[in-house]
Order: sequence, then structure tokens, then C-alpha cells
Amino acid sequence: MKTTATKHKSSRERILQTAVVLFARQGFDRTGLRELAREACVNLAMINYFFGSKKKLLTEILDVFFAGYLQVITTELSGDDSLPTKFERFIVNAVDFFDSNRDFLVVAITDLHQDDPEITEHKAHWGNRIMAVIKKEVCLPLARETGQEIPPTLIAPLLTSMMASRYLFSPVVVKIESESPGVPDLQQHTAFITSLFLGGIKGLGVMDGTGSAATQSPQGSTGE
Amino acid sequence: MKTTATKHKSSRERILQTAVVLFARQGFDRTGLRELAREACVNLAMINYFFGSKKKLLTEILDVFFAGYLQVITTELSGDDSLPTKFERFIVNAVDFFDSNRDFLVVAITDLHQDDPEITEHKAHWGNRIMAVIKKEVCLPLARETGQEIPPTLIAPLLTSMMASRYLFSPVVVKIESESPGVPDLQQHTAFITSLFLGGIKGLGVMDGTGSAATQSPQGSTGE
DNA sequence: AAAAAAAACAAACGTTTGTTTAATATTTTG
DNA sequence: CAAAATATTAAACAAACGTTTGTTTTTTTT
Repeated sequence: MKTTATKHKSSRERILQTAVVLFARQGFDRTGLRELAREACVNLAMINYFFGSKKKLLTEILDVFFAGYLQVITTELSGDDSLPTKFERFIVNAVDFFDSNRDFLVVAITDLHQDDPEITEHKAHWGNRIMAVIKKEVCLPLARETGQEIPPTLIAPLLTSMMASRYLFSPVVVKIESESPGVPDLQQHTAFITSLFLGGIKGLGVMDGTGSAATQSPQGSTGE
Repeated sequence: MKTTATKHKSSRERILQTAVVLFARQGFDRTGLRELAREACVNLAMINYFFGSKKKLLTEILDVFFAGYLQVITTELSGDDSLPTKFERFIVNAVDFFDSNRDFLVVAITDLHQDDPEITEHKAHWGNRIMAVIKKEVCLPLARETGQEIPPTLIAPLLTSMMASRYLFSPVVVKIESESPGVPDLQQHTAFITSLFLGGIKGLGVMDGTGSAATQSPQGSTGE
């Protein structure tokens, strides 16, 4: 495919960039080092020469993504603005970051679940740093304003999942849309998530036909 | 581990149940048929004898999950109730379904992205059926009440991601929480998602400090 | 009980996997 | 230019992969 104009970057960089694309498209395990070497136009042995192992190559990809994501989180969620303002800023920039680095995102998220101890450790390290920011900038203000104590381990995965949903399901969605179009563009995606996160579907103008017990005290009747 | 009381079910069922657990924990590709056979206490050849191939075994797992999920969707989102009422019912039941079938969920979602044509085709089939219901029961009423036309390919992945976030990130979250506890239980998870989806964080009682442009017309200023 | 069908088994099939080695080529440094 | 360091290469490694084979045991049917 991309046989032209790829020889200019260093072999190391070419391996990493190609790896992200292949890992995102086929998954980490489905991608063989020989295929990666062929696609990146390097010798097979160069991969382990530069990265030590296939796993180390993965962790380096994860580092690139999580470092960038953490930066967006800290930048947009810090400050003295109101929570809605900060959230709006954050969602716009985070979705934009996801969109610009969708392959990194997919690798980080979809291979996020499998429990290789070494990888999980690596992710937990980043997770802890993210949770710390979320707790300070989101959970504490939220508790101060509403009285509800939402743990960061609930809200951080939820927020990330919402913003990543577009890219998590994309291969299937693309196949569905090719049969019946109606593509939601990035602006609509961002706008809907922001609007939903701030005001819910009621904020969209949905009438509340029946009992309004939903938003009042949703956890009052669920004692263990 | 589970060497006792496993011999009673049929070999076929034992293979399938063990496969879901292993696929969810280690991923489809990381799980070898020999390991699966050992763990399920069957001969290696029995797997292909009953299921034809490893891939067919996966599609059968996907079928179990998507059939159940589609059932929850159709059951809870149909009817003449108001949208908030239907959503509240749906989220409670869907999260409950996810919780009872978390291994199926993880297999369906995490291996959702990789583009084996045969598997993607299979998922797109289920995706189409789900989208059809979402469009009829959610998107059309939403457009009628609010004027906004949200495509089902936006709202269905978003909703699913929100409800699945708890299980998507669980291995990392578990590791994080083991260091600093504060476990969000299922009730809190369900209640928060419901509350958030219906009323947003403003519905929780968050004060809108600055400009209120967020919920008003979030897509008004984002022309292509 | 005899015949037919289903289930279970051990063993091997040919590939592919990630990784390593040792030799060669290229570039950088003194 | 020589020496040292870095980059690249082809070839081989053992291990694991999914699948298939031929045979034997168990169950069901007649």
C-alpha cells in the first residue's frame, strides 16, 4: 500500500507507526511480527532490536496514548471554571484527541481488557494517574455541590467509554452504514455527548411523561 | 480450579462455558485450544468435533450474547411509555443483563473491533437488528419530541458503551482499587448512569456557573 | 444381542509464532 | 583513514498454533 515516501523516517519510527495501524485493525495477537516487518519495510529482527520484544512495543504505544490523554485531562479539567464549563471543554478536546489518535485509542482500549500481568501493571500505572486527576477535579467538586460521592473508578471509565464509543464500534458501524447510510459526523458526536453529559436527554427537550423519580434519588431505594 | 462438579454437564456445554471465561480473561487469540480443552476437561479434538472450528465457537458465543441483548432492548424499549421511563427500565435491565453475562459481554465488545471479515459480518447482522429497534423506539420519538435527528449508529454504541464501561475496564480498575479502595457497587453504577442519561450532571444538582450555551444549541455553531 | 450413531481418544499434520544468533553493511566518532 | 558504534540482514530456533486423521469406546436404536 504505502510503499512510497515511507523510507524517509527512521526504521524505529516506521515500525511503531505501522504497528499502531495493524494492532488497531487486527489486534495485537493477530498481527505477526513478519507481517509488521513487511509492512514497515524493515527486517524482521529489527523489531526486537529496537524494542526488545513485541510486548515492549505494545507498552510504548500505550505510553504514547495515555500520556497524551492524561495531558488533555489535566489541561482541560483543571482550573476554577464551573464543572459544566470544564466538562464541555474537556469533552471537545478529548474527542478531538481520540479522533486524531484513533488507532492508539483502539489499541489501548480493546487490548485493555486482557490480563497479561505485565501489561495490566502498565495500564494500572496510567490509570492511577488519571484517577487522581479525575478525583481532584471532578469527584470532589461534584461531592461538594451535589452531596453525591461518585468514585473516580466509576466516572473515569464511563466518560472515556462515552467518548470512545464512536471508535470502539467503528468496524461494525461502518459495515452497517454501508448498507443504510446516515453517517454521524464528528461534530454531531461531540455535541451530542456534551449535551447528554451536561443535561441528559431531558436537556434535549424530552418530555417527562410519567413519574419523575428517575433523577431525584436514584439510589435511595436500592439498599443492599 | 473447578475440577469438581464439572463432569455433569455435557462436553459441548462445558467447552462453551469454559471458552467464554477464557476468552473474556485472556482474549480469543491468546487462548489456545489445548488450554481450553484441558480447562474444560475434554479431548482437544472434541472442540472442532462439536463446533467445527475455533471461529465458529466464537460466533456461537456472540450469538448467545447478542440474542439476549436484543431481547432486553426490544422488551424494555418498546411500548407507549415516555422516553425517560423506557430508558430507566432499559438501563436497569441492560446493566443487569451485562452483569449476569459479563464474560459474554467482554468477548463481544473487546473482540468487537478486529476485522476478521467473517466475524465482522456476523456482528453487523446483529448490529442491524439492534439499530432497527433503536431507530424505531428511540430515534424517531426523540426526533418527534426534540426535533433533533440522532442517528441510531450514534446512540446505540454510546448507550452500550456507557453501560458496559464498568466491565470494559474492570481488570485495570480492579488493580487500581486494590491499591486505593472505594469500590462502586452495581446499584450505584446503574443509578448514576440512569441519572446521567436522563438529566445529565445538571440533573444531579450541579450549578451552572458560567455561560449556559452548553445545553441550548450545542450543534448550532459547528457548521461544516 | 446386533447394528448404527455419537462421543472420545492419542497422535500427528503442516504452519506460524516470537525470539535469537552470527555475520555483514552502514554510519559515526576519534 | 582507522576504529567504534550502530544498523541491517538471512537463517535458524524451539514452541505453540488450529486442524485432521484413524481408531476405540460409549451410547442409542432396531
